[in-house]
Order: sequence, then C-alpha cells, then structure tokens
Amino acid sequence: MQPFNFIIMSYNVSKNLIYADKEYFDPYLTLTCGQLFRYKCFGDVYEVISADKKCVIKQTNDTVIIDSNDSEYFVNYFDLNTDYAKISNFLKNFPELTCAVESGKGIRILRQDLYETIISFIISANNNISRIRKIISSACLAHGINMGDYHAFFTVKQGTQITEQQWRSYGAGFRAPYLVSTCNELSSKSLLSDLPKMDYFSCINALTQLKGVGRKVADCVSLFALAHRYAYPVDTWIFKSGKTDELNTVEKVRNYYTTRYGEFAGYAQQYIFNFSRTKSKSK
DNA sequence: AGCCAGGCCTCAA
DNA sequence: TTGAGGCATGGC
Repeated sequence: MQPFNFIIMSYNVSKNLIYADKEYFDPYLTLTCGQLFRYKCFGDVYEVISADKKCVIKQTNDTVIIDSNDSEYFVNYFDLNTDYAKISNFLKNFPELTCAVESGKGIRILRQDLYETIISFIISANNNISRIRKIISSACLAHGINMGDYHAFFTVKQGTQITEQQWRSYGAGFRAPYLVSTCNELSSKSLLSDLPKMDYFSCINALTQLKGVGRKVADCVSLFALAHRYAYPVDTWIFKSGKTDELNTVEKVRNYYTTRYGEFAGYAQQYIFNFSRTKSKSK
C-alpha cells in the first residue's frame, strides 16, 4: 500500500492559524480520549500544551481553528496530513466497530513529544485520567520552564532533578521510583534520538527495558508518539471489551486484534477505548 | 464504603 | 513462561 493514498490536504495554514476541516476532526473527542493529559476546556474553546508549546483551539460551524506560535508543529501534532475518512470508512466494515467508529468520528491520533509521552504513560499505570492529569500538571508547574501563561513540560535535564519524594508529593505513589529511574536512563542514553528510527518491534523491545514501562505503556508510546499505528495497547477497557472464552489473556486479545485490524489497529483501538468509556459513563 | 483506574514489578514454581 | 500478590492515591 502506497503511503500517499492516505494523505490529504484538508487544512490551510495562514501565519499563526491553522484552519482544519471539522468533518474528521472533533477537538473534544481528540483531547479527552486519554492520549494526552495537558489540555483545558473553556466551553468549546480548548487549550493544549505539548512539550514547550501551546495552542488554542476554536471552532466555527465547519472549521477547527488552531492558534499557536508554531503552526508546523501542530499540523504534525494533530496528524493533519492523514486522511481519517479513508481510515474510518475502512474500519467501519468490521461489524464490531461500526458503532464505535460512528460515535468516535473525529478522533485523531496525535504525534506527541516522545519524552513527555513516556513519562506521562508511566504515570498512567493503574491510574485514572483525572489523577494522571493532576500529577503531570503538578510536576510541570514545579519543574517546567515558566512560559508566561503556562509551564512547559520539564526537559530531559530537568527531569533528572525530580526526586522520588517530590514525585510522591505530586501523587505519583508507587510509580515514583520508576520515574526517577527512567528520567535518568533517558538522560544518560541515546534512546530518545534512537527510537524514532526504529521499527515497531524494536521500539517495544527498547521501551520495555525502562522501569515502569511494560507492554501496554510501550504500545501507547509507539502509537501516540512514534506513529506506529499498528500498535494496539490493551488496557483494562480494551481487555474487558475484547475478551472471550478463548481470548482470555491480554496477550491473546492483543494478538488477535492486531492481526485482525493490521496497520489500522491503533486507530481501531482508540475508537473502542472511547466507545467503551462513554458507554460506561452514561449508565 | 468499596471498587476501580489507559499496569508494572517482584517472586515463586 | 505464566500466575499471584502488592502497590499509592483519589475519582466516582
């Protein structure tokens, strides 16, 4: 399959503004579906912080407007060069995905900063999204560079200065020693610059060497930061919705659905995750 | 009040 | 290789 078949220019850039087609970009779903943790909602206006950058998202009837000081960064961040119409139409053909794709229409899978994603998803282990957001927010407030109206995510160097006790005071709990260890590893080795050059399985192998990074976190990093859309992170929601008498372990669920959805497994996973959580909230 | 959360680590067998 | 148990904390 040729990559350019899935590329479409559904946006325009004018100075600090990006105008994106709203048809396949729902900011609310994209921001709240658990792939990023540094965003705020002000009615239908949103603020997103990624690494040391910030953007503000506004909307008209048919357009999403992204205001930032680095349009190129956020075009890539929001994956605006990928054609989600083709992806969702393809996935809709799987009967078990029809409802999930419909209700998750407009979710985009981001291309996030690698370091921030690794740290954030170590914190995510056995945790809930609102707590994850608070822990990350506290750490960034204390250690990230003050950018005026927001704080950047702490740098790799700043990360090495956060003590276990400080992590605990931010609410990281038993993950505190993992965070200290991984911050040091990422600072002293070349992993952060090597990972983007690796194939998917090499990424999983390298990432799971880090403390606090198991297969699920490694899959999230592969999917949300390294653009390996084959990755299929199996968390409690995905496992509950996918398990059967035969598929009774996390490994079996992951193997079955990565094979079933192939190079689009990551997108499918995100639709399923969103759908099962919204179903659970409404009852 | 008690279960659960975008799981991982250690330690047995 | 697989399974059990423990784990900080607070949302709901």
